[in-house]
Amino acid sequence: MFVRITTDSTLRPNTLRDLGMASHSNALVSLSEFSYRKGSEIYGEKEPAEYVYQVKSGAVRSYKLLSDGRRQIGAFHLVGDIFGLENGSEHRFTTEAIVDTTVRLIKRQSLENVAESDAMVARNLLSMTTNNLQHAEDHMLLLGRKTSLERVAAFLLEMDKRLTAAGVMALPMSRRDIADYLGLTLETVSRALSRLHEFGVLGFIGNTQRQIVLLDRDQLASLDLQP
Amino acid sequence: MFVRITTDSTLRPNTLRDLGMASHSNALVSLSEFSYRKGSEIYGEKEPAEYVYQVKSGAVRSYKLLSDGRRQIGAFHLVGDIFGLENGSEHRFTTEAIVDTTVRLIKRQSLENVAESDAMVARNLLSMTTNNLQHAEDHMLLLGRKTSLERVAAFLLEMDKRLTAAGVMALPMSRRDIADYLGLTLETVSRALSRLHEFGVLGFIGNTQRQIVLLDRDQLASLDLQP
DNA sequence: CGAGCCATTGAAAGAAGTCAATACAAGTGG
DNA sequence: CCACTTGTATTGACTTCTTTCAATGGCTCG
Repeated sequence: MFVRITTDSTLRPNTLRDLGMASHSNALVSLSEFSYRKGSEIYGEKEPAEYVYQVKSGAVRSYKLLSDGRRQIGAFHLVGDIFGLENGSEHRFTTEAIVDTTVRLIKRQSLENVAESDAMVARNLLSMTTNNLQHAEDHMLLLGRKTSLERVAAFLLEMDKRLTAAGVMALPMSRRDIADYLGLTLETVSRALSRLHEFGVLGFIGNTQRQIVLLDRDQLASLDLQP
Repeated sequence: MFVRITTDSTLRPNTLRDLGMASHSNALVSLSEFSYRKGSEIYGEKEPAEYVYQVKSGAVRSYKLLSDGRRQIGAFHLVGDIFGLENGSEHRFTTEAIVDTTVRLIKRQSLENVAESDAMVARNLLSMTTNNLQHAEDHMLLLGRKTSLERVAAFLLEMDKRLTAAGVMALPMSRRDIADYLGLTLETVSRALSRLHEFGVLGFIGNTQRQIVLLDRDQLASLDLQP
């Protein structure tokens, strides 16, 4: 299901700096790259967490399932994002490539070894975990208390911040993915987007329905209402 | 609004061990106790995070508000629980005493100082944050994808694990608190509890409506359906 | 170019929310 | 200690929002 692209190598400043590795660190960390085709699984819930991942290109969804198939996506991982960092030994989500995706991977064990001696790395591991926690906390508020329109507005603002290039937001994920992220059905998401389109808050570009331009971020923000 | 009970003192093995402090640590950490009356605020969202707290007696809710007053409770903190541990400098929730509550408090700065030199403490800070993250991740699934009955069943099982003594669960929080934790209204929570009562899954004890006996944990677990 | 996926839209059903009445418990003050 | 007020919980009737079911059309990709 995946294709190995490069071989193991030693420390690459760019990646390790993202994990908080001081550039003077003398540790060797094994690095490789893998590519996953659209829809394929990167790892499953409950699997041993052997690697930590960074998205080099593409996009990833991580989710939990109930026994009857209901799905909750906890996060989308876009280019540059690190995911799969668990403290325990098991992954707590299943992750899949949303589109064709290439990731860098780092052996978890080697990262822990470095963290043991390098307080800076340890602090950054904590800081990354805290960022994930903060995202989850905000998402609980959205899932527990916001209306469908508010959820979709919040989603658009989040994606706008994370992946807008040249004023256009090219969403990699389907309406179903968005719905499972927001705790809605895909129909409700579609209706909310249509309403926002009617309101003149956003426009669709070209032939696809996944290229969106935000025309009125202020109105969108007022629909979201964070405080 | 609060009453100072004891004065600062030096290291107390019991509390610090909970934070992962090795008992041989020679650091001095200032400790005190405070009591909060039912309903009073311990700290507010966006306030500087000066202290970390541990519940000595009582119970605490931590929540976020939307501008129009909708409330999402992210967690309940019961006896022994540590809360208020932020990585950034600000609290991300408001916390209030649900009933009269006494907490121990530790200066955040002193904890960070210790973590800097003691890898064991640093690891346990990370582990506590990871536990919070895991709870939030599970709660996202509940809020995004579970029905009202499933949510209430999950809540009862969680509380059963955390505070049942002598077979009876004495809930400190109101129906409204439960509702705001589960993303429901208090009426829906009340109806779900009534249904579970009809089903013979639980019984109410005495005159109050907050003492609950679980009569059929298996049936409750089948209503929850985690996998 | 055709099969299958994806998105939109409409109509109907359903789950939870809102409004309201009642009852009970707990706290207050005479 | 009792009357009264206030807060909390339950229950019913009705409304609303979201879901479900269904039909249609547009893309995409073999």
